[in-house]
Amino acid sequence: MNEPCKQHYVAGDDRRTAIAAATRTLIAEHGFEGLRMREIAERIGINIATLHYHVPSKAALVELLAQSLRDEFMAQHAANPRDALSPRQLLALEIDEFEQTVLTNPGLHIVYRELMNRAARDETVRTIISPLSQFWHNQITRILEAGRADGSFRADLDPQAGASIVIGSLIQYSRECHNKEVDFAPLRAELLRCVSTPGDPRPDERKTA
Amino acid sequence: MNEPCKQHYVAGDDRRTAIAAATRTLIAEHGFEGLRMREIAERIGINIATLHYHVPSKAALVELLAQSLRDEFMAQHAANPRDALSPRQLLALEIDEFEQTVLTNPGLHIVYRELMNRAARDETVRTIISPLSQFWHNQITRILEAGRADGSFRADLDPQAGASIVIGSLIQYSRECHNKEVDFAPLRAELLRCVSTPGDPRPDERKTA
DNA sequence: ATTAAAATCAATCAAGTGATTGATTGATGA
DNA sequence: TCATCAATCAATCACTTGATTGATTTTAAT
Repeated sequence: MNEPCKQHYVAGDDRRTAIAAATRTLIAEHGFEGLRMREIAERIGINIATLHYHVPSKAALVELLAQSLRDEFMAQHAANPRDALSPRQLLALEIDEFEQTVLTNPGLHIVYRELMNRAARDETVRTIISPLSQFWHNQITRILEAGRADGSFRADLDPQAGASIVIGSLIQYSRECHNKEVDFAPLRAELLRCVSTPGDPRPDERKTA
Repeated sequence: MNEPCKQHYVAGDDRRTAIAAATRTLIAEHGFEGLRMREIAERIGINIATLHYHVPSKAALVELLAQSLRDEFMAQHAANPRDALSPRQLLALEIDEFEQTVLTNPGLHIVYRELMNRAARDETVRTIISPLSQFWHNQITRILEAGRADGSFRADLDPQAGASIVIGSLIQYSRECHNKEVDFAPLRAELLRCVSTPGDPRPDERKTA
């Protein structure tokens, strides 16, 4: 008979990756207040002491989680080429990438929303998540500025406020699809109408699926 | 000398109100995962057993909290008269009321965001918070429909998506003012521009402060 | 005044809960 | 081969935490 599969001795970095993944899953399931060190260890099949060997404390775990989230968002954003795209196409791409992430990995955004709330009162989380949010906000702001400059977006558009509107709308939509199917198309179309110059000839902005 | 002020024997309803208030404060401070029955009791100066007499379990406490939040939002909304207001004025009023609440009672929205997250995985919270969110969403949707009908808002405005945009933007803004001063005016102006008919003569929509 | 119900508290329980200790096991380079 | 170190685990500690028990005190109705 086979011995019970001993997965002993995994390299530290891989362990930490697995720990971050399990932490995400558990937070998505039970929220921050339901996050237990023991359950993380159990989920990846290691002893609680081994978990504390790799991640010395729960605070360090939260830090690891925040970093893991930041890394994934950054990688996601760097995946698509952005050269030679019009501002309108860039904005559409941002929306499509968000929808893609929500549908592909819904737990990611559950954890992101949880971390944003926690950032309001947790210094450590804030220093990691806040730059991420600001990067996103700047990204959208610059797209809106460019579109205003080339005339495709409204001349009286406020890029800063517009970015808050776009981001807030996307997060709101991601919240609404807790389990039911949510169609991003109406939001996508409405957001593009909101910022576009009225009466502008609208080129086909269909998704590049 | 005075005896240490014994606040013994308060009516049950008043106690439950005080418990709900203390619960809000504590969640705003330490989040859901930092909510402790003992700390609630301590905050209002009663024994832990007395707390359990009025609120039998932590689940019941969360339910009480959700109801308290719903009641306050509804009361807030009923405070301002809405007769004889144009759709544009109604939308502006919604935004102003939100800003007012955020500035007056910031903890309220911290708890609201926390409850919305929890609603995604907690049936009890969802059944209380979900109708509240839908009421708000319907309110905005109807305003946008009315504005589209009377020509003050864009003819191609999608009221449903527009409501998600308005609400999402407001919540996003409330998140951004975790402690720093945040000016709602730019968002307010941009939201009104987003939905308005282009080139429309814009009457003075200043706040009725 | 009597009495039943409501409200309160001190003490305690059982199940966690993050963290530590001390020893063991496997990999790796000299 | 052997010494070193990263990785692992069983056992346990000290403390937390939601909840309960049983008695006591105040309120309110008769």
